[in-house]
Amino acid sequence: MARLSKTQTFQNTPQIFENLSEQSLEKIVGHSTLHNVNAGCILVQQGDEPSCIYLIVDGALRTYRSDDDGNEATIRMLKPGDSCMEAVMFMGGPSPINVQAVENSVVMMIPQRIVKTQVLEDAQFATNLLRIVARHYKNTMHQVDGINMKTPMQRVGYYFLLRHLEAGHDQLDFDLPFQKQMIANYLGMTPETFSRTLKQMRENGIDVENDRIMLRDSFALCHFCDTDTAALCPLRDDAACDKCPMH
Amino acid sequence: MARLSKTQTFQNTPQIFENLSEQSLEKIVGHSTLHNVNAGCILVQQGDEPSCIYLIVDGALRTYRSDDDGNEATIRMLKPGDSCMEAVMFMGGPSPINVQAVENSVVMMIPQRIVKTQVLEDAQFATNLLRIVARHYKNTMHQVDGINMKTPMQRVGYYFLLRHLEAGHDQLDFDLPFQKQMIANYLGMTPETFSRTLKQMRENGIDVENDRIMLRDSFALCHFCDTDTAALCPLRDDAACDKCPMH
DNA sequence: CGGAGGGTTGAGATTCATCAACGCGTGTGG
DNA sequence: CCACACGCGTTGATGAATCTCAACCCTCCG
Repeated sequence: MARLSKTQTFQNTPQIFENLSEQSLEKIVGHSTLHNVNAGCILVQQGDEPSCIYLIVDGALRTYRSDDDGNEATIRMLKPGDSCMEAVMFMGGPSPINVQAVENSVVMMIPQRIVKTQVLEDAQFATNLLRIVARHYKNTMHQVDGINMKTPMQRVGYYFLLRHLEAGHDQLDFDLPFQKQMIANYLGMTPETFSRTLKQMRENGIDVENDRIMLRDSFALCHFCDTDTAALCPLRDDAACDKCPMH
Repeated sequence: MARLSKTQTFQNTPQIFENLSEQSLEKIVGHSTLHNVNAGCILVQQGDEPSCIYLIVDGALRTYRSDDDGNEATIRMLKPGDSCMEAVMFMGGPSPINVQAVENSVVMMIPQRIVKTQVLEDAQFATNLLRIVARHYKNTMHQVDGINMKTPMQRVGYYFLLRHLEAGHDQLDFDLPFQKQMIANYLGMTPETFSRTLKQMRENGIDVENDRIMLRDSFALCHFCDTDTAALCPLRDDAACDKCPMH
């Protein structure tokens, strides 16, 4: 546990801090604390009252729901710069999710009290939270969409597409950012099905070797795109991409 | 299309207007318009740029995702007082969802321009939006949870539980608020499976007759509860409910 | 060297979607 | 007023897809 004065720890400014005034940022960070957590550590359990926002400085977290039988449904997988529990604070009532460190991690905890007062004082902060929660919501809608009407193949393809766009359209290779079993669960399938699906992808111009994904060309994932994701694609107007839902 | 001066049209204040100052409310409503839309009418399509928030005055809407093959995944089902597209506005980019009237409806349209300026000027309005979006997010997480790890029976049970809590714990009877096929799709199953599941519920103390659900006792749905939902239950501390996850 | 955890592969079981037919209520047009 | 079509919901038979269970490999680490 340690006090923070600056946020220079991050490569890029976390979304939650974007465009904040000096004072606002100082106030938030000044009241927050840094913690080391071990892999496997449960930070929040379903039913707990939310107490703070967790901002990942280093490592990885996941949020998920679980039932009595030990089944789990992964909702989000987080990397440095990502935060969680912002939404839960505004849901009212106890947390519907668990939060767990999946690697040894460093997290910054922003107390609920500070968040709630700051939201009413700083419209920019409120807007940041709104954008963040809206984005989470969007991702979760895509999850529902995928589980309801896509084949495992399409789900994996769409997941790859997002990672590819994230890495940059010119990057034909990228790594899976999380453990396969976790991604599988996030995509609503068993590790076995995920593994088998990865094999099938080779027949579609996508080579998988351990955690490395290698695309044969930049259009390999276009089958898996949809109208709202196409807006993110730098090649969206490239006629060469005949699979693009935009044309 | 008509101008609005007051919002007395609603039974209860819609969440989006809660605790707003007179001026704020006046500004928002003053720039909004009322529209009649026919059942089946598509208000927004996936890929469209969001243009306004839709607040239902009368009738019913749904939001859903669809693919080229005509498959659909219902995300939300809305009644008077509910609103949609607030979240989409803050996602950035085109809409990931369709919005459709499922009955002849009256909707109030609040232009995006007004919303975006008002959010920066009125922290209460921003907080309202935050709460609304957070709530949507929570519901969608439950959807993922249900589809991933619950049987059709459990999904229907949980849906009934929510409707029951909504109607009041003393109300043992309530009606399905939407068409069965729509609820089925929302729950991630086919109408056939939904129908078969309803029959099975009779063997669990829950009688279904057309759209009417009749519980034999107030604990009939407790099997389907979970830790975060139990917080809403007025009987949560009642020892008679031995199924309650709280004890 | 041995154990643990993650990942892969295979065989079998189960469950839900699919397809098809039918009943029923409603609205419409002759 | 009747005939008919249409939409919604139900029921039954079938099949396919994914989960489950089991064994195995590999790497990492004590």
